[in-house]
Amino acid sequence: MDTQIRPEEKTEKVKAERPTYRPNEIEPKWQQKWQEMGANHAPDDDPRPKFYNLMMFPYPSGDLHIGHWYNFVGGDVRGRMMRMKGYNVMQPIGFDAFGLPAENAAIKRGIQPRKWTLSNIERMRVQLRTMGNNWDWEREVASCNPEYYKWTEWFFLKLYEKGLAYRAKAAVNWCPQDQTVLANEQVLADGTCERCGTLVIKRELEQWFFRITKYADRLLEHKGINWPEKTKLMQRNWIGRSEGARIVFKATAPDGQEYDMPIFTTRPDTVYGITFFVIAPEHPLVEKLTTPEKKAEVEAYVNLAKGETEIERTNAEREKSGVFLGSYVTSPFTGEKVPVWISDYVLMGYGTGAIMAVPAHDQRDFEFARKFDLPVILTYMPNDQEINADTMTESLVHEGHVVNSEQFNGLPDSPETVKKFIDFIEQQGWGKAEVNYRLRDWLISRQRYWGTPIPMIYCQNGCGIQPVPEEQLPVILPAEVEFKPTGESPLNYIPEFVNTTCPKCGGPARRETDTMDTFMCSSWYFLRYCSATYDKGPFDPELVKKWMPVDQYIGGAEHTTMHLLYARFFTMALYDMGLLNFEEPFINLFHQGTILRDSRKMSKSKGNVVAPDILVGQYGADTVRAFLMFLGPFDKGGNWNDGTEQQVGGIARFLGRVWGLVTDTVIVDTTGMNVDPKIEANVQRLQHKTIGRVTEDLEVWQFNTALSGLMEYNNGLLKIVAETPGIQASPVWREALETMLSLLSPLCPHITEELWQMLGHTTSIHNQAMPQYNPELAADPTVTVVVQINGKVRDRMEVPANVTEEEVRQAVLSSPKVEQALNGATPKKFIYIEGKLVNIVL
RNA sequence: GCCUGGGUGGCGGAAUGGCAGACGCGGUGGUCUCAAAAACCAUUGGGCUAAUCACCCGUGUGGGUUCGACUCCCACCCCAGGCACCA
Repeated sequence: MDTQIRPEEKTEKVKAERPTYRPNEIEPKWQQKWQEMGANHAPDDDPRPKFYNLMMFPYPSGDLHIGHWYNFVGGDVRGRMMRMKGYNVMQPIGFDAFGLPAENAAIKRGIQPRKWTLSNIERMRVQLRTMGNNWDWEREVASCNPEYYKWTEWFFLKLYEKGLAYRAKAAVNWCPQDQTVLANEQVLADGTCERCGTLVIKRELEQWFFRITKYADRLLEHKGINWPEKTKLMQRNWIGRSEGARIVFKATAPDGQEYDMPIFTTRPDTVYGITFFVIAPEHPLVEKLTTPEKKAEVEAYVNLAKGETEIERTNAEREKSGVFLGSYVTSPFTGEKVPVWISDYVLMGYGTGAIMAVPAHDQRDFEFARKFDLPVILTYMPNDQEINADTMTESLVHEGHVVNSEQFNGLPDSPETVKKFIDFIEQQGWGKAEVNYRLRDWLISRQRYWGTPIPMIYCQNGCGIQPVPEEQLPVILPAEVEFKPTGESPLNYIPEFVNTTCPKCGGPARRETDTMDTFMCSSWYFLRYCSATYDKGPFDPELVKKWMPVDQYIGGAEHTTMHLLYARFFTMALYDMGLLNFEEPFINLFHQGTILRDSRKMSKSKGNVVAPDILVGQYGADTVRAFLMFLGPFDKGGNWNDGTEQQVGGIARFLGRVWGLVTDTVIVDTTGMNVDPKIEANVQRLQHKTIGRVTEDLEVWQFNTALSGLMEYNNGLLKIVAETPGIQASPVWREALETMLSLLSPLCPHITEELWQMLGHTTSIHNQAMPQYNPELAADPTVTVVVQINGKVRDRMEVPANVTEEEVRQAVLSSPKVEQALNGATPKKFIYIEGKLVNIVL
């Protein structure tokens, strides 16, 4: 790429030929030099303050795409900026290497998941190096290596010891044709299997859970962390804390047997309005409460619900459906019997899987009652009007005073009233105040091969479930497996894996063949980076104390309710075990935006990735880095269209001009040239204005405007040098160029390093401090005041920066343009915003 | 459907209560060239106009607050992310 900068009308004597900008030569050169110098490594014993700059580790899907580049470049710019601010920046990289795609590849192409994954990692490692990022490769981890997953297993045992792991039944997606468990992603929108098109059903399996709900209240706190409000809000909504009461009703089965039916409600103050009960189709009492004549209808409905997704079931717009079981519940409040129905809008996973229905004051219950012609009883009445329960068209929420509720009648709708109901319920022994969460326990079992083995053993001699003794870890995942079209994990077909002995009695036993959710691997990788090769434990406690918590975490907002919640839970649990001295793993959090292609997030599994290779080959990494950061604000992402790439030319031209600006200075012989001090002041004003805005932009992650600031700076300098031959002789000019390179260096590390060396430096530009902003040098002597009349711009005036309001008023009122616009009218109001604007109201 | 964001020229975007469209792409005209490419210079929201004067319109839609609204408030429409087994 040869770049011509300006016309050849110069008067300077030229010392040498201008060197050509060849990114494909200088970029690999500097990448290698930095590696040799150890420039990317953060030493554990460095005296500077530490800064742990963490980017979410990638899944090794095969090739790095534009989305990866976008995320990692932005994170690297941040890390490099912090380095210039004087921190010992630790910026590790690794691979989240277990997961479904490796098994898909194995099934489709007959490659072993391990081999496929490791070769992907190798390829991505090479591609990652071409970005020029400040990666500390000495700390690389891959979660599929036994040295790593040994400790994932170890953490499972620790959580089990503390009573945080337990077994329970949970539904999985089951394809009856392929006889296999399917991930949600493998079930198409119409509820069929993506491989064979068969309708997928739900099947109950015994699986492992972590008790994350025990930490719900602590997770709500976000103690001492600086996270985006929207992320905290989404987590709070996801955890969904609600206060109310648990009330136990008695249901009578057709055979006369009575069963407890506990419910959770946030509105115990409406209990006198109960007209029916609804329980989930999966509720354990469904069978017992179904009368013989309703049996067929109920079974058909239960089967139908099995094929529905939770999103469908919770869709409030859907027409309500349900079946009456034939049995009744007696309300202790009124002594009356009300019917029990099943409906898919009640979920077994929330509350108790049963609700008391109060149609007058709950919209879903109201729609259900109208659909099935069930009675509606009002327990609140607005203070200013009478409402008729038979003719009302929607439920009445929080309004007025209590009615139809015996001794409670007349009370206002208020928290105190709710409290009175709860007190009464507790006195009567019918129930108690309770807090409920929407958050569910974390199901970690996967019926898959390519994951961390769950280190548990099932004794066949009667010892029950036994943990694998610590000294026997890791439970090694067999490297070679055969994928058969059956429902079980391939691990079931490896007798050497499955068959073992009971650690308690020594008798015959079987290993757990389910593996762990990959979110388990990503819940502690940030701890492993602190001492990546440590083998006496998951991490060196001293080094974790030094580096943790993470100072800056960077990753997509799509991880808000899962990974970011799991990692926090994990950290809190380890804190409680005394393994860590902090409760929150990530102090600052930033979500980069998403790069969309065809209106979807770019990802290999969606098949819409764009490869950066051609762009990088043609323009070099620095240009692609700056181009991506110039697309828009880093937290917004953007749509990648066919026209997007064409904009890269603008960045290439910009870098070419920067190259020309600096190399011109280097080759011009300035002996005996003098420079006007006024022009020097202009250069400094421009320089310090730029320092001010660009450092501020970098601070707030506005990399796009940081770049446009640098473009304007560059344009300004080019104009000055064109008008002032010989300016290169001035030390002020040289300083201005060094400012340009320093400010640009986090975005474009290679070209700035090369030019920095050309200016005669022998140390790396990346060890420089950020240029210091001097507001006095940046100050403008005059400002432009906009003159509006009734909010419309009518004139502008240039005034001294220290002008008073009275002077502005005089100047404005005597301006011919203003006089003409006023046309004799008298101003009613004169609004002056200092140094900015005047608005005359007529 | 629910939770969380977002919507500004032909395109990416700037402006967070004060000049809408910075910066860049693309377009148009020019310089250089035998020619083209590259590079450089000028110009570029729409309408009206001889005009680059003046005036009018314009930030998803409809309403509101304010001397003044892309920015704040209310309602709606559209797009994206997440919804618990993709990671």
